[in-house]
Amino acid sequence: MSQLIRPTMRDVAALAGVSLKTVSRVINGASTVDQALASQVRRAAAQLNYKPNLTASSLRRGDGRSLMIGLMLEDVANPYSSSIYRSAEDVARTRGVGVLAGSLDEDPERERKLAAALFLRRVDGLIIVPAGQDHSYLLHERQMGTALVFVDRPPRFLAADSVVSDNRAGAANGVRHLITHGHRRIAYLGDLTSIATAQERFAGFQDALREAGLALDPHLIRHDLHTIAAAEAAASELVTDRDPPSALFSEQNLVTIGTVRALRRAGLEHRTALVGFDDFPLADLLEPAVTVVAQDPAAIGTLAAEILFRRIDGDASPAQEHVVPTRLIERASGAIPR
Amino acid sequence: MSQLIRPTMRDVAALAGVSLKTVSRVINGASTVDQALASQVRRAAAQLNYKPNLTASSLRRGDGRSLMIGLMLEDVANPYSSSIYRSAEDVARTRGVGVLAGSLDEDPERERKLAAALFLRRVDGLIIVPAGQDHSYLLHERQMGTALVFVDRPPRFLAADSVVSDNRAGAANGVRHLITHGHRRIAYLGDLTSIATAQERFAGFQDALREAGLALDPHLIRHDLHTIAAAEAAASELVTDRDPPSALFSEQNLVTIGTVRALRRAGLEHRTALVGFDDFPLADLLEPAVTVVAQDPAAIGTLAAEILFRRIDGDASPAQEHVVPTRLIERASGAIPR
DNA sequence: CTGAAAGCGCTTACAG
DNA sequence: CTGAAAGCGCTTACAG
Repeated sequence: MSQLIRPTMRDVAALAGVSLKTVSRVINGASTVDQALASQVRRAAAQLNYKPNLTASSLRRGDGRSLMIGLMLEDVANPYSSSIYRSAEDVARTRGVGVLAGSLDEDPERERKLAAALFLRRVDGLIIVPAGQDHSYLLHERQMGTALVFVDRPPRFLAADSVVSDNRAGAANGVRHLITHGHRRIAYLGDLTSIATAQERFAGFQDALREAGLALDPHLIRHDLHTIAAAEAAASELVTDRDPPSALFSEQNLVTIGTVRALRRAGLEHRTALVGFDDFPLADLLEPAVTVVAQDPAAIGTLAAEILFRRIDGDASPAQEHVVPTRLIERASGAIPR
Repeated sequence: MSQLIRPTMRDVAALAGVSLKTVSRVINGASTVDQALASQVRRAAAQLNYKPNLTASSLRRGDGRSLMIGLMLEDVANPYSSSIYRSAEDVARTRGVGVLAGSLDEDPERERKLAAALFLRRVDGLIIVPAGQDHSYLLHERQMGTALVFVDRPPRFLAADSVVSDNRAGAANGVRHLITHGHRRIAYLGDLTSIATAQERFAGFQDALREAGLALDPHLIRHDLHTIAAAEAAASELVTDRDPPSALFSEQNLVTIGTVRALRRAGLEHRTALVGFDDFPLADLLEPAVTVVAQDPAAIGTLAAEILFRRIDGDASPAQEHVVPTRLIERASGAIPR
């Protein structure tokens, strides 16, 4: 397997017997090239299997666009993240833009490092589901023209566009559904309190309780459950207590799954009501089917990408927070009566 | 929000009062720079918030490495693809390499276009779950030094490394499990026959039947089911037939889910046995829990990335096919007797 | 319509 | 140890 030399415009020019600049014109589709010359150039390019070097042209080009955007997600392998990825990819593709993505695992240091790595590669913009609590480190890069859109969680110490779900109202709505079915002792199971969405959803949980004149029982509140296992353990403890809650509200995807496991193990899945935030695959096939407050990650990803490209195209209007509504999907688990 | 000018090495050099080349040495960590000069340069760089331009340095650099790899998946949003993504990302990260990924949706034309887009950006290597049937179009690029690793499906009309699951043996093993439980009339539900893995798994299905002296009944074979809905329709038809199979073998993830839906709808989920190829989230929480032949996508992604980087680092040994074993996970659905 | 020169931000190859 | 010149592959700005 012999190594070939990658042909350049210079090589194409030599073969076609024209100047470098003429090749450049043909490759870039300039209309001002003589038909005969142009096809001569195209023939030479095809013969050499010439492929333009986008990285070189972007270096010289006035706008300096790399035709790449960055995408920083919690974890490319989780369904929420990957659904955002896919919709952003589809928007980027229509513009010939590539997506450079990475996972943060809720680690603020990783956020900074990955952002730095993306900026070294001069991405034209960045869509970020942030892990950290201070985004002022992005200010300088933004001032140098890199577009920035926050997703799922708003920026802190930085004014930038964001696309978030209706977390607080959505959570309140889910809890209200339980209250409607007669529940008074409703437990809360939530992810890391450092995550803005967890805070918002917990606030919504409290809103619904307050509205109904129910007191917040601290024994029924479990925060900082970041894995399925942690959620399962916490839920087990709650439902096997001598004074157990009659309903559970789980703040997130994995927490809901851990909670379902705990209920199964205790044989209580048809006795204890459950509403979860975030829909998940097969939630409707479980017994009982799980009632959820669903986000629309595909819509979120599409909107975020559209805003990003508008900024890349020069939109300089003030930063805005865009709120995407959530939707209560009533299945069986939320309708279990007290 | 005023637009700042992005500082270059030239600016840092001017501020530090040294030559461009000295700045280059400091930024690249050359050891031969005077301590005092070096810290002077670092101070200037920090003051200007200088960030090197990786794209420019890679252009000039001898090896021409972009420090990016491409990743072409079926769909970044499906769990199998995104799990490969994540493990490849982890390997790439340890080397400071970025991942540029995209979805093919089983479309050969999209495969070619995305590959071309990645090559324009001069990725150092490409991990590909191919959609098309002819990969000779990649030959020229490979000859110019771009590393190539195929995943899930072997290359055709091109010699290149690949990492695939033990598809045929794994499928045979799953079907054998059903035969062990007394089944003689076993239906097959499979994805597009254009997909190599579907062909292999169907071959494994036939192997197990032949081994047990069972005839292949064409009425029980359903190919080209590419969506959950298609699989559900086909499975419904099969199980509501007047002479229905007593067991089903589903060749893939989504097909299995569609099949479960059909069984539920017919109220046969505890009567008709089922083994699926591919594990999926919550398979163990369904009623009955679904027996599967599991692949190990994380191991596949890690191995593919390691092989790719070995090639990028200059390994010129002959291309190899690496087979990753599958594993039968016995849950309840496969043990339903005839 | 076509091309020779300069330059994007950096590194190589060479002198001092 | 440090720097001036040349050049990576391309486009810009300008002449003809």
